[in-house]
Amino acid sequence: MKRTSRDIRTANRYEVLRQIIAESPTSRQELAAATGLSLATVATLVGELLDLRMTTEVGFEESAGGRPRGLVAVNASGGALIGVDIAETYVHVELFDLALNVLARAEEDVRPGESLPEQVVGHVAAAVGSVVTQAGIEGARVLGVGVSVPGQVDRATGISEYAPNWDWHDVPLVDLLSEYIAYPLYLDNPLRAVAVAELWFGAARGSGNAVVVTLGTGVGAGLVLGGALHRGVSNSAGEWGHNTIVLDGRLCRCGNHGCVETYVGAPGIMLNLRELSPDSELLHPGDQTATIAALARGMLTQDPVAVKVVRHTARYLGASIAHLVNLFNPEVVVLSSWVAAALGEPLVAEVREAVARHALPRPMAATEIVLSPIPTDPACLGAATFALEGALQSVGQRSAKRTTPARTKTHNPR
Amino acid sequence: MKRTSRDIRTANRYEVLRQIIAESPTSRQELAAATGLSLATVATLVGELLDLRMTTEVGFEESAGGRPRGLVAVNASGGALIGVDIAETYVHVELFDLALNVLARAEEDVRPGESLPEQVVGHVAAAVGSVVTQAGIEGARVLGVGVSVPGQVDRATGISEYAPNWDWHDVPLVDLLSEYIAYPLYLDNPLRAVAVAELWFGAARGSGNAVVVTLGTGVGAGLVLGGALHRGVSNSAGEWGHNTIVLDGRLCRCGNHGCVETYVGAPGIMLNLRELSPDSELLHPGDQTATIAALARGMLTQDPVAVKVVRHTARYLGASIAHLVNLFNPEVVVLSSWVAAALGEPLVAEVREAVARHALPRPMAATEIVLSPIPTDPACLGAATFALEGALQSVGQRSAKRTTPARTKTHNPR
DNA sequence: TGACTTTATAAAGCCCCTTTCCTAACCCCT
DNA sequence: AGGGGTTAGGAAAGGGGCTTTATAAAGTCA
Repeated sequence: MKRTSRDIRTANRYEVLRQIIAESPTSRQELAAATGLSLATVATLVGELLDLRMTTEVGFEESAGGRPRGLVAVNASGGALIGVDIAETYVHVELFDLALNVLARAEEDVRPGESLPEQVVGHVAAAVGSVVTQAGIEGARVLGVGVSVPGQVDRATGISEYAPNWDWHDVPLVDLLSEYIAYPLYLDNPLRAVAVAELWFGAARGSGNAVVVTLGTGVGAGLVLGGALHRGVSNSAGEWGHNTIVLDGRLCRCGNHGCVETYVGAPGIMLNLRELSPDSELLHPGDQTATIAALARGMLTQDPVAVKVVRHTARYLGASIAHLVNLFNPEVVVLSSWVAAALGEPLVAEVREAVARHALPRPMAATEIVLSPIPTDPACLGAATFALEGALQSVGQRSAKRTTPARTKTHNPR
Repeated sequence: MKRTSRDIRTANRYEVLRQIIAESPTSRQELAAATGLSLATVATLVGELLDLRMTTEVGFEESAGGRPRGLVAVNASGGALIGVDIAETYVHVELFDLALNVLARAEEDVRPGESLPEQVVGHVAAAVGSVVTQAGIEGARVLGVGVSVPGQVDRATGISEYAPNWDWHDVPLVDLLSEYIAYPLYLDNPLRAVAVAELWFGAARGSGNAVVVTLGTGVGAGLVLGGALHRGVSNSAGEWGHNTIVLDGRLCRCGNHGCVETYVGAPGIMLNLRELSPDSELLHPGDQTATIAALARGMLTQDPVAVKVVRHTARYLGASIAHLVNLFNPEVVVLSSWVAAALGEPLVAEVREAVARHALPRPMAATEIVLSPIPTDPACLGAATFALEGALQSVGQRSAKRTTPARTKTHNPR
């Protein structure tokens, strides 16, 4: 709510680092042009990042008659970030370098009935330990661990207030994890993690207004408004998956009827398939991944059943995404997460058409609907990005120490 | 997109003036407490407003042992604001003093078939002329004229890009109006006007996140996010009325089927009534106002038909407002405009229940659903508020004159 | 080698906000 | 009536941010 000039600095720091990561190496000139900041500001921000060892100078660009431009690049080995994606059936952990390349992965299955907080925390701790050893990173280099857990979370206290899939209530997840993990921890939910991933590294980069639609087992929307994530008053904005799209429609696990999720989430798509073609061989009962994969293959071969199911699904999806277009008037709608990735362009093409049928022409004309370009698990990447943001955040608040008076003069004289 | 420290100043200026208008007279101390700003900042901002003659000092508060607090109040006669609400069948103009009291009104009917831009402009010009003479205001005191016109507008150029009700396309409304009106003109659409009215003077005051639902002949939602209006990338955010709530539902004037508007806009409510009780005497065919008024009276007497119709309407409204609650996670949802005002608390009570049935419990718990406290035409008030914002805006940009070197020392020495 | 060009840093200036200090204004008590 | 004590409000200083301007650095080209 209360804005201060510090927020501007933080936003600019983010923007510059984002740009460097996206286009590495790059020059200060390019950064200034891309961000709209003055050269001087860019220079000081780059200087900060150099001091933090997040970037390095990597030679010069040959010039045409003047002093050559110094090039800066992400210092990939300047630190490591860990992203944890806790989902209903698995815990997925990835360790990234500062260029956000995956250095190591680990996955643990969460079997039904083994979903007590302590058990899940155990999985996370094991997987985090595993990626650190795999990567051979010395512990001190890990800048932070971002954790994505479904449901409603309180970021400040690190509490998972409510996780519908496991019926968790007010689980102090960060406290539990900190018994095993010594790095700074950042907690949020997958919707926002995916949105942040798209904002930093994906299709929403540079957009002031974007909507990131997560299509997985559950569905939701991450909202980027004014260049930053919109969280709402109690950090639960974006619960698009539980909007009613069919009055008195299918029963949803949330208890309501006709939620978007029940038609376009992976189980919903399976149900669409079953309703349209009860004994199709595309259906793998009890296996969402296989069924979606079968549909994806079917789309490539123009299998009539697959086409019919995707079109049917796109109809609901189109109407629901049209809601987002009408309401937010975004520059871009990004389709992300594994169902979107699996069904790919064929789905997007159908969705574009369906949205155009339902949205108003004016906002529709201003909106692009695209597939996420992120190849890996976006929730992991986004969770790691929370850790990155956290590491950058703490730059601003220089410790108000007064005991060391010589600290402002850190650069070497001569 | 690009934030500067100036924006902070502007936002603070708005906030302080809002507070003064809301609670006039008030002291600097109270203002500081209410806004969270320091005393010094409040003092300088109040000083600016005093210089602008928008506020005046009005005596002192008796103190208990110290220097008495100086009281400042809106200088009601320090200027006048004009709000123009152009609707499908009428042009409504109100002239306000700076305390936003209505000093004069004028209304012109727009008959079907007389909706050419020139004709509408004529009505506006006549009505604006009328309120100025009625109020006996000398012209120089009018700080600006805000104009609300349905559909999509480009504020910067003052063009009505598309008005669905009259099939206007790219009408240069501000240019046309400036032939008749010499005051600064500000153009936007009723959704945003109503939202700004609620933000400044209504139920959304002080909320970082609020949704203002406009229920009239057309319906829509004004979005207040982060304490400011969300406009979207092409200034067409908030078109909630054309979200599909029933797939293949009623035909909407926008060409689609099943839009929210077709169930909860005034014509939609009439249709609900006709469907539920075809020959109820509540129905006044062809007269929305009379029918809604009859329903309102029916609600007071617990007329079973009226109750049934309102409950039926609230069902659609509840599901649609639940979308907003789930997506935005706002502090407050404000029901505004004439249908909401007419049906009043009975409607709100039904809506609260219906929303609670459809929204997720967590965001729902954080959200209050209230009726707009604004007694007059909120679009007029909001339009006038645009003019007020415009007048305040121009304070910041001090003319970059260099010819008068002594300009920084404006205050009298002594 | 000198002139010109381009980059990067340093300095100065402006805009914000806050904190601190000091004067103004009032009450109350002696 | 005249000092304390207390509170309000303004002025100045300070800190953070961004930009413009000046200066130093590092090339190319004649």
